[in-house]
Amino acid sequence: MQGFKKAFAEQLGLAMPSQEVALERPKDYQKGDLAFPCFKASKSMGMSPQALASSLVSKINIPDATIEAVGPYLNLRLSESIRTKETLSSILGNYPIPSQEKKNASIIVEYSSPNIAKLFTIGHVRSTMLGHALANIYAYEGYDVIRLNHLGDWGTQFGTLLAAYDLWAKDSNPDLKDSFPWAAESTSESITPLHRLLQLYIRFHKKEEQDVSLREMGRAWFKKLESKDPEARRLWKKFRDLSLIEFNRIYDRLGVTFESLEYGEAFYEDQIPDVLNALTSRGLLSEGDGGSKIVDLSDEGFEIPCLIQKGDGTSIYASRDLAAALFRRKKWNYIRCFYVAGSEQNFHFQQVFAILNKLDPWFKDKQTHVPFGLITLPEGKMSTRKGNVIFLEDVLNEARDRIQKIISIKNPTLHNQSAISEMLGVGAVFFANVFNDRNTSITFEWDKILAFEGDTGPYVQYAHARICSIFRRATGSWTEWAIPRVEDFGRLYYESVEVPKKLEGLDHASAQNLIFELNGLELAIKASAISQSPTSLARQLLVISKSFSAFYNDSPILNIDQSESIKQSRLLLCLATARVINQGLRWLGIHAPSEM
RNA sequence: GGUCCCGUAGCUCAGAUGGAUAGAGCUCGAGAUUUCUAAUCUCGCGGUCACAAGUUCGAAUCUUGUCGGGGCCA
Repeated sequence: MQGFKKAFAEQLGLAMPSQEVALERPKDYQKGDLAFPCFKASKSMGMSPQALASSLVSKINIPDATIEAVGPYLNLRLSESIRTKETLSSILGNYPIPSQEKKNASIIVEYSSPNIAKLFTIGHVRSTMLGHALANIYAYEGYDVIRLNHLGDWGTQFGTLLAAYDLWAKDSNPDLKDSFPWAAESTSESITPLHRLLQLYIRFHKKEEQDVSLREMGRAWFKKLESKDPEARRLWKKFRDLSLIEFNRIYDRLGVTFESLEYGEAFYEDQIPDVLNALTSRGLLSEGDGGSKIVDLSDEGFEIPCLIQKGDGTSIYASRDLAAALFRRKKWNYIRCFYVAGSEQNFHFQQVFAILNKLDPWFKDKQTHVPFGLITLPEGKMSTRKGNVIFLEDVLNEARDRIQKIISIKNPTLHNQSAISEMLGVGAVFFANVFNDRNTSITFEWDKILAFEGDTGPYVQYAHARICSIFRRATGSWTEWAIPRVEDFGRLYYESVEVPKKLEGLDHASAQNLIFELNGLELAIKASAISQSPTSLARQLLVISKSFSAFYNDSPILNIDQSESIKQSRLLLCLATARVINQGLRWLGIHAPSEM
């Protein structure tokens, strides 16, 4: 299709005086494979779009393609056989298409970034998987992608935690291995030390409401931590290690990886003085209330200055973000840095970016906040302190268990049921997260995130599993390339498969529609990259799966009296579809099992 | 008060850069399996794109205002 696109654009460029040729993809294949909307060009040429379209028809001549003027559009349409051959060759030749040249430029994606000593909630999954998917997409586009987890392992909440531990755990339960006498704990779940840290945290905030002096204790502990008090340090490290064990378990389960987990907020602690120096030497730092240090941003339109250091000399997350940016510049010399974080941090990032611009013009337009809407509960905002949160692990477990039940009914003889349930469960949760535009806030409902029919991850996975099932049954000389690899079907996705000259049995509507939609993936990826949102990609995968299901339903592939040639052609289309779905889901962080 | 996001079918939501007849899923109704996985497919019901002005050949999309929901602001 790339060849036709290029030829079409070139000839259009020649046929019109200095026009920008922006081609579109028609809404369905019956209109054509490529479209040139004549509106803009016709305007500057002083004619109607309809007239321009019809005048261009005779000027464009591309072998194997039909050029038609339909109202104000000039459409390029391929015959069924050319469309089929073109598409299958491009997908089956090499996939993913290695046309993406190395850009030799680094893009940083900062995502997930949970707070230490708090459990991973359903709220964190959005940043985690958005960031993961975006990183994959930019890597596909040829960038060197650096995946960073700006772990919340520093900050005033640690003062809270240390104070709480000092008050209620130090003597009674120093290793956090046993339950606290004051905490209600369900016995059915596997309670980890991290749960107990959370109990301490919640208790502290409850007591703090009645006793304000607790707040002061928290501040004092954080101050001790920042001034390198050995005991504070020891406990901090212990809590951090405990947390990382849990986080790593979740990341393994999700299949999400990072450059390193060392680049959390604490990593920048020693670099805060450099930030202060840099700000001072630029004359940006000024005194705020109570001895605090601030950067005035009124000339940038911010009524409120940005707090850099608190009155007691402790740091704040804005200063750590600044330090991180300075560090990353030195280490990676990036061209873009995406911060995948909730929309509630809009204001914070605007301020940080504004300061970076003032510090050095180098930073201009390199930082981008990729915000997303909150996941809330029907009764309101989730709050770790108040204890009304949904833990991601509970959601994943519930998803897995519900799917396990469905499998035991629908496919009781299936092997590896637990592993497949896990893949489908994570698939459902992940897909539900990218299905809506990231700006949309989501009200968490079990039955919605755990839906497995309709527009869901398992629907897409099901289409893929059905294709694999066909290949498991396929026999015959024309499937030579498939037979030895049935056990390892995945490898097929990465091996070049030659497409024969003669393709049959793919001229009907459902097959042509599927082929047309397979071609749409490239544009969907591009849209995802531009909008910094994997939604277009996920939606296109869904459209492809739907098109496949329709094709599957009305087109026998192995059955009855198909000629060998028709069988082979349809199998090739199936293989191409499986490749695209498999790869697309992989970008989203979702596995596509070969059976379900 | 300042600022950001959102308002599209009964519900949940797609509609990148303004363009071809506003689309899915769920729900509801009717059908499809001696055939490759029915977690599927086909058909139907369902719309004043919150409201009002403006920009232009053309607005769900851009601008302004109003109303309504939500986020953030040491």
